[in-house]
Amino acid sequence: MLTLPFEETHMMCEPRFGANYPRESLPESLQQQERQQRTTARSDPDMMREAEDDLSDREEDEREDDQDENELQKKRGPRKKRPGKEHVDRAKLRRQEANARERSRMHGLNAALESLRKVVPCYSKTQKLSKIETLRLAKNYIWALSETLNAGKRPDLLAFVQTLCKGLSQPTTNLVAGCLQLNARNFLTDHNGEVMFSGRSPYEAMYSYTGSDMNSPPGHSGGVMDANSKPFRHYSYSSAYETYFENPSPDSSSPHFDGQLSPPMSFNGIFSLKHDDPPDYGKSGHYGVRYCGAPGRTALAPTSMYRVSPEARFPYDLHVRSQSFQTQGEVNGSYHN
DNA sequence: TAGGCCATCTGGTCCT
DNA sequence: AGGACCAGATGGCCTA
Repeated sequence: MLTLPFEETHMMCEPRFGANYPRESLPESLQQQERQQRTTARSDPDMMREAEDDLSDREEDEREDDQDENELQKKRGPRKKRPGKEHVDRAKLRRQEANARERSRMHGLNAALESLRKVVPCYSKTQKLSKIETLRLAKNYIWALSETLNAGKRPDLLAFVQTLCKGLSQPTTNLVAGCLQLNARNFLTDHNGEVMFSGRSPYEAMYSYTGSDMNSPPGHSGGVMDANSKPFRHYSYSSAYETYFENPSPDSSSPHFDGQLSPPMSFNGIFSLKHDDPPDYGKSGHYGVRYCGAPGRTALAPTSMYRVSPEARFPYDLHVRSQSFQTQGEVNGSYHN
């Protein structure tokens, strides 16, 4: 199909959404596609084919006109006006313009989706969540955060992760699990999309690291994403905490990180997720947990309900400083300050 | 090779 | 009339 070159889209009216989508910000593949389309539009034999189509359309119209003459004796009333070549051309032009607008609109939609990808817990340029999974995870994330705020007390991490993974595909569940350094097999989703546990107690799975090899938590022989044989990466609070303060710009601290960070998945500055790729960690699906606040904020807000024990070891050895209930306003206040 | 995901085209509908 | 929005169809790409 002949496509209107993007350079010509200035002829169009300004659409409400997506029209201003910057062409430069398109993914390289898309830009390449568009270049191809532009080239095609200039030299494509479709131009000839369309012209021929127009010609044959007219001939067809004339034949039908003759037929109409015969039928006129039977059918009365105003004769239906045949669209002329001008009208057909105009219709085709409108169609091309509509296509361009539609493309632009979809690009805008995709851009919005991409920005959504960056604010849900797991984001990686190399292992992008699909559109549907992004939406599901975003919904779960909002829900989980709301639940946490409503509860007004120390969030149950496992419940949080369960909520996060509800309805997600197994690969995405693994991804989220990888983010939290949990064994995905401990919160498998069943066929109903409900998160369920299998095997040992989740708490046992999370907390009891009896083995001397902290890189191989109980139940693991390899890694979090065992399907991909990713090594399980142990993170101690202290190291992560120190690393955070050593590097004031966590966004650029990870040598292997290939994209923009998701905002920290943070319960009022309690803990957060970030992509942190140690040098020896795999090439994909590499996520880490780090205890920090959002970039530019202190790692733990002064009003935080929790504190991190410097000697504590991963995972989730959180110490409650104050179990006193914080109003949502306070929570929000401390978060946004 | 089947299935998933995606971009694009297209025609219909609704709204201004 | 024209634009936005939507959903179906289609074909390409990638991966298991």
